Amino acid sequence: MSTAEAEPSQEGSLLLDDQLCFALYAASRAVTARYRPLLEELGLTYPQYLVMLVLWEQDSISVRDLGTALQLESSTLSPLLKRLEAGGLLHRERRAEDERSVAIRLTDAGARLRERAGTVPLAIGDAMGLSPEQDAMAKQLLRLLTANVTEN
Amino acid sequence: MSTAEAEPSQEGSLLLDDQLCFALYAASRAVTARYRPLLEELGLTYPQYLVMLVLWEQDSISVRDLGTALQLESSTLSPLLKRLEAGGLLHRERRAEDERSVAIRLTDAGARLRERAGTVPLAIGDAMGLSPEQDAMAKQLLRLLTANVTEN
DNA sequence: CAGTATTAAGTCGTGCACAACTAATTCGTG
DNA sequence: CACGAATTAGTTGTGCACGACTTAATACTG
Repeated sequence: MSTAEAEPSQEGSLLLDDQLCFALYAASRAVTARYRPLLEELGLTYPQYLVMLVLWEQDSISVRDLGTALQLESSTLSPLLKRLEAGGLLHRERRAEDERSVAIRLTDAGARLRERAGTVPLAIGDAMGLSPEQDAMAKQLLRLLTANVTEN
Repeated sequence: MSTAEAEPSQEGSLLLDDQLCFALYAASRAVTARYRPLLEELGLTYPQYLVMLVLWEQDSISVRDLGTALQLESSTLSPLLKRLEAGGLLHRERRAEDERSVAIRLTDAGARLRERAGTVPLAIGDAMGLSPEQDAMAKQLLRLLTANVTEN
């Protein structure tokens, strides 16, 4: 009781610091800021890094499925993928079996980048400084929150 | 143990779904997306809403202090404040005692908007669907994470 | 007091993020 | 088979977000 305020935290407070949404927004930007210098060495932005994570996991994926995985619109992905293509990390080609769909495939350079990226998650995990239990709890709460807020 | 994967969650995994950073990024966008229709009725974007929260709490604040509260650069705030000024919600004026500093003051319309905004936190809190304990835990973890990642 | 360093706000360029829309292709139903 | 509905990528316009830089004002130091 010594350092905490007596304010209720869930009511209709308009105080910035009571808002979970602000804690979330600030944390998200702080984490991407922490990634920035590491990813800069790889020539990637943070959203580009997320795209590469998906591609290292599953090469030859459609723009649509990439959007589903990352929860991003094609209007965000299209220019982003164009930049990655210009950087020589991937190719785009219309699928023969469905000409509406575009398959994203890693180039050799894109596949090779995976090795250099291997140290990034550990470095960030380190900087985050959460215990394994806190990390697991945070992920669980964030997924629950995302699911609740997305549905209904 | 029935639904959880056997994967370690903290090691150097490059799997998207193992990354706390992605859970955070996705949750943050999902929450702002949920705010969007509510704030649209007020004529605000989400970052503009955050600025208004600060101003309702403390009117006549410098751009600098606003940036400290929201953890945003002047290069982000300057155009944002210009739009809010154009929308008639606030005024900007150089401080007499320090001509480098600019004081942001609510207009009457800006102050009045507070009433209409009063229902927003409750509606969002509702949509988030977390218990008070989960809400508190999430805020605590996000603040710890932000502090860890920002320092050192 | 002079001259440099620091601070505050703002501009500019790049890259998301998303709504609204378009064009091309495929699906589905009569 | 025909033709309207649905699906897939992509374009356009607006608004963040931030690094690098600029300008103006104030603080600091010899």
